[in-house]
Amino acid sequence: MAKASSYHHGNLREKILLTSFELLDNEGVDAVGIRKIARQLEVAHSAPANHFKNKQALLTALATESFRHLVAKIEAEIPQKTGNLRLAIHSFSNTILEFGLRYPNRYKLLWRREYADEADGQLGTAMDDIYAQLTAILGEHALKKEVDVETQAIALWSLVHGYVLLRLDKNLKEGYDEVTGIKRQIAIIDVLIDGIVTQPS
Amino acid sequence: MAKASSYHHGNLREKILLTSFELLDNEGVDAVGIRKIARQLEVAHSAPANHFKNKQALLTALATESFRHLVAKIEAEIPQKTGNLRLAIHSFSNTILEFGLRYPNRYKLLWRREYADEADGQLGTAMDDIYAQLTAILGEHALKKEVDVETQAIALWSLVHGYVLLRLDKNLKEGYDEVTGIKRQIAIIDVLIDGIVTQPS
DNA sequence: ATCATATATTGACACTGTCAATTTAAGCAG
DNA sequence: CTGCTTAAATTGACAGTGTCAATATATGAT
Repeated sequence: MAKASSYHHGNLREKILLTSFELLDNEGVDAVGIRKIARQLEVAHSAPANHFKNKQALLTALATESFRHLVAKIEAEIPQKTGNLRLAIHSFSNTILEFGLRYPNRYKLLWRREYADEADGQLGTAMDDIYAQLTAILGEHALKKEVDVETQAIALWSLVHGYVLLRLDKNLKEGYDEVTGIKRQIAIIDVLIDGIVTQPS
Repeated sequence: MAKASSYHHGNLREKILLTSFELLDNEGVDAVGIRKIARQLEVAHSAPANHFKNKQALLTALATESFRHLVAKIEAEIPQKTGNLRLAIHSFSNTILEFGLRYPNRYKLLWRREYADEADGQLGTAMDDIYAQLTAILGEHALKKEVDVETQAIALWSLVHGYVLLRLDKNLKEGYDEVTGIKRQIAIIDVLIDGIVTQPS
């Protein structure tokens, strides 16, 4: 029951995750260290080992939780059954972009397989969830049949992922299409959608 | 003159870069370590400090050289003045994908701004070179005017970048479009080009 | 009340990057 | 050739890391 005694405070695991996310968000993934966390929590340097068998396990936990967070956000914000393809796609990609901008280091962590333990399994399914959401969106709507739906899903997913990462790595600034005045992140997706819903020349 | 004496062998800098690339390619960026390199070269653990003031400087050098390599490849393989937009774009993106698949850890290193020292400057210009090549390709051709050329460039660049990273992080396998039978990496770009060269519905 | 178990502690080990002081070699001026 | 300056490599130390083993303590179940 969360005694104040030095031993067994009972919620150490949660506290470790909390300060891990703090360090991750504020200083980047390389700042997340077992001993540093233990020091901040005023606990022995080897105490975290009881809850995460090594550093990789800790980072995997961070990635998995972040993935769940992102998937939940996407599901919560997707418009239901409007039949409007553009709306659904923009919701999907906007959610991802916003998540990336708000938690840049979490988003980058999601894709570092060297950190995220693949054998864990949990992480892999969380990833498939996002992909499933995307194909579901595309599947519901009338699309041009000259191209595999999966190709369209991969194109969209790649476009959003690439744009977010370029933004996070400071290779692109926020911007607007000079001709239409639309936000760049919307404009690039519209270009792709045009390629999906129209016939090639 | 490359004496065999233990001091001043004269080409230590090159040797450091060589073994750095070996470690980077074979074991990933985290395996690139000052002391490990010095050990492999049978040199004092602090010898590399004369040529790279710290680890970040070394990684920046690796990134810069990799960038030059990639830019040169793109330039060498781009078809000249054929007037064929699809051809030029596919050449551009294919070169990037091939580079990424052959040197996955180098490609990932390119985008880690926390490693690549921004103050260096050299790296920043190497990046702009790629972007310049892309806008040059798009600028030469007749495109639909409803959208900013820069938007089209960013869309293309994001798409390729995202796809390559998804491949490198093992989130996507090599694949073919089920309908057309075209390689996936070509098919997704064709979808985008359709959005560029045609009118929206 | 006892005992097994989960959890935390201390201590050690082999690493790492970085810095300071020192030693060696090479190049250049006279 | 002799000195002097400078570049380059050496040794040694320091603080920091992740991980492991041995130990200590508290909790919960029997």
